[in-house]
Amino acid sequence: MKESIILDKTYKPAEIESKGYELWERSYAFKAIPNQDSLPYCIMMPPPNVTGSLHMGHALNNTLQDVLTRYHRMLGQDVLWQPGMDHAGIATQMVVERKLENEGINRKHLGRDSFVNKIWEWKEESGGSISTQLRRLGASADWQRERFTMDPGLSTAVRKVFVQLYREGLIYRDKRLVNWDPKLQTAISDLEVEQREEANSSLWYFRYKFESDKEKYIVVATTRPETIFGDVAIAVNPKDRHWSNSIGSRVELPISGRLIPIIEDDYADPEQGSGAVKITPAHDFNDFIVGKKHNLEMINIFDSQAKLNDNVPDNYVGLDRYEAREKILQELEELNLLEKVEQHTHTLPYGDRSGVVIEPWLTDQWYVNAEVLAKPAIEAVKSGRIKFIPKQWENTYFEWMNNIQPWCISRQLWWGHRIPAWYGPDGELFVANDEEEAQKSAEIHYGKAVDLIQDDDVLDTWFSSGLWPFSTLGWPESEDFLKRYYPNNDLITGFDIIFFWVARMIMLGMHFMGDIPFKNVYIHALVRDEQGQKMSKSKGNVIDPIELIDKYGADALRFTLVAMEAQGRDIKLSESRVEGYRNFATKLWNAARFCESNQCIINDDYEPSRVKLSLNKWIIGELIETTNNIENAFSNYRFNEIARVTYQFVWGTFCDWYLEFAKIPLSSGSSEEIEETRNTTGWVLENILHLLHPIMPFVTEELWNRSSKHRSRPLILSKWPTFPDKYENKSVSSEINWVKNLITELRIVRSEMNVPAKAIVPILLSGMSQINTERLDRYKHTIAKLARVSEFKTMDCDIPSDSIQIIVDETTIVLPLSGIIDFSKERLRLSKEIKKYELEIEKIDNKLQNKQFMSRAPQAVIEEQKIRKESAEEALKKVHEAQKRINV
RNA sequence: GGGCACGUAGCUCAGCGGGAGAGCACUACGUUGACAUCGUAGGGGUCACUGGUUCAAUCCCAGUCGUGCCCA
Repeated sequence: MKESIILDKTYKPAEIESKGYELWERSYAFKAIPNQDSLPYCIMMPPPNVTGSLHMGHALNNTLQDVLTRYHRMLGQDVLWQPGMDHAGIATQMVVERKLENEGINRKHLGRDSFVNKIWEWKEESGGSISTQLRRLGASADWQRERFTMDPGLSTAVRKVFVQLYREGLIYRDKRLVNWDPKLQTAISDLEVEQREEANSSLWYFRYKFESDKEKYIVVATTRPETIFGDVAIAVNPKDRHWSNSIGSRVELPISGRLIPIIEDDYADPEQGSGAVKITPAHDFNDFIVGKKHNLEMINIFDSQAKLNDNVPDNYVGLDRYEAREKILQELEELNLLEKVEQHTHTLPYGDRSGVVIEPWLTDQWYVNAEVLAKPAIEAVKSGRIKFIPKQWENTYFEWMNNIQPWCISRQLWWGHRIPAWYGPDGELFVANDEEEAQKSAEIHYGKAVDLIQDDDVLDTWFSSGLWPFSTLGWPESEDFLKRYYPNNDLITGFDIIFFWVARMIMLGMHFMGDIPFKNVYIHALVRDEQGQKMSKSKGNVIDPIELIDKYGADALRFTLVAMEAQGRDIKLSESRVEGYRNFATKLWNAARFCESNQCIINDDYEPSRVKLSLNKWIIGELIETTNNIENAFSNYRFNEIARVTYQFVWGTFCDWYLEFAKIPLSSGSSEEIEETRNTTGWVLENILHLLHPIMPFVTEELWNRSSKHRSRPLILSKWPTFPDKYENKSVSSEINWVKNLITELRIVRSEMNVPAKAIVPILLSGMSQINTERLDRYKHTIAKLARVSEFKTMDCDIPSDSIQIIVDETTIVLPLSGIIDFSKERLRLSKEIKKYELEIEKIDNKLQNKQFMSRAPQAVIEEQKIRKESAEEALKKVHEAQKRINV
């Protein structure tokens, strides 16, 4: 007795997914093997934050990577999908700090070392839950190589890069205005600042009295009254006739009474406010530039929490910036120095992590001279060595890179890579790979050993993730992986981190490796909710990928994301789509059940090029065409196309037509026909499992292993299908298409005439060509079954008057449906047909009668139109005849 | 203010110089031995608008309107 593995009636993803993943891990399927004799293919996983949990963006990002990874693995390449996590300085520190606060522990009381230890403890216990979740999604990354940005090796890389850039003069310390986050108490980079428009803010007009004549004053408009104590000048535009006479005189700062000059500068816009603008160089980026230009004093009036410091009148010291604003406004009003208030729309900078208004603040920070690093990075994209897909993102990249600003890399945090810089007792700076090395330099410098103090600050997290494409491969300590996988092939990421991450990897990769970090950057969509709203916790419209996986299976979620990933468009995710693709998995599952119950398994000696039945030749050709289309779509990163083509073939061609056709030979064919059809069906199914595996790995792997007990390897490690030319036989497709068409026409007319579904009716054929007579003969049983026909008769008598006639190519098909059909309906149907053909003929005639068209259009187009006209005319003639017969 | 996308069936989106497409939703019929998480059929569109190029425009160009995003 033959053993059979009966598949359940419905597909239950939850029952197979974890099993499948275990199988892959057991088979070391994810492992990169650098010394093997095949082309390497490498993708770097954008490292998710160690604090993160899987959201839709991750699900999309990693699905696309996994699809590519699995595809290239099946192509026989040596694949490295390098996973890892990012230590996420601010985010992680915030998480742990909040947790400790709940336990009544204060970070500062705890001290730096203990606090950092607490973070490590937290990281070991609850950090990185996302990598477990990525496994649920089916991610086939090489987990054994998982890296963390604060691993020893990666930290060595960070220090080496810092030291080298410092020695090359590309990292320097500078006192400049930074974006200061008063809540998080750290500097942040320009990119971490969000500009938000505030429609309901005010523009206040102040009077500053002239020193020379206290009755006169200049009116200054400002959005920031609280910075008044930091004012060091008033600027007016030299072309502004209203104020230009005042240039050079001095005015009295309200409240404090300090005297400041009126200077001329183009920066003052005569159209804005009063035309005169106060200059506060220590608290405004534009004013800072003006201040530098005019060599003005910089008066810092805030402390790190944005409270007024002691550079202001005594009764203001210690006030919060907004309290100070109110108090100043009140006092100015009392002094009659407040001229007016206007409603005003302007943008305010917010910290993207803290959500508080950023304060431009004068501090010492570390900077990278990004302008120098950007040049080769721009060139790498300009020359086409790195390609962005879709290409328009290159503009975004160039736009930012061409206007790049110094990159502030120091953060006043405890969690992160501590800056490898030490200070001697007199403040002398020693930048070194470690303290020992710094000590040595110091001894040389001072002539004796001294106590060194390390810089308190840590580096921007993106500084370490910028090294990701080579630090994870072992740089600077080992070469093997580096040599093989650098440059990486594809980077898959979202547009929101082109500046943060992509640009920096290119800059640092070019500088330290002397080569591009990756060849292609695929920029994918943003996942939005059904209404097109960005998903956010505060809106409550977040869809949890894990919930969807629980409900519909990982394969369904993956297929949905791939199918909706069209270049240059965001994804509006709706659950009904996921449900639909779950149904698709079920469809495949049931097709496999059918194959199983019909013993559709390939024999070892099956040879597709030797099949005889046109039906089998046809499906082989369709499979090959589908495979080609999928490959094309892959090479152009057309993810939605991959999904569409596959779906169409599996459901629309294989299940809807081929399997229905195959039922005839399988049940009533000769033993050769049965054998051939079983083999072909089994063979096509196996190929389908391959084609679908990159998108739906779980269900395909399960079916692959269930459909035979003797698999030598899991599907994940099987080869992508290739087909010798001899498999393809294009001449058969017209036969099958004719059969399909005939069936469809019969179904349409039955449906339109309300022929009961159960009724099995005879048909009469007339005018049929020899070739179609043969085709009909071969597919009689199929047509009979699928169109519910009882018998086929060649018409040798007149067409009965109570019948329906349809036209398929040259053949008139008559359905004698006495007593069943409604003639008024039939007349309507026929006149609709006539209209359709007439309209088509008219359209074509318009073209063919157009002399311009005839003389200028390509011959092939003209020919095509003529052919179309002929067939429409022929059909029209037959429908007319049919109509005549009815009207008898 | 500058830039980049996008406006195609009720919804989500393909297509992109010569016959308007898919999935979902909807309507009707249906349990035929893989599958009702299914099958068969159907309705539904001045391809945003206005000009231009072309023998021919949903597709290319210009402008208008609308939507979204990025930068300032």
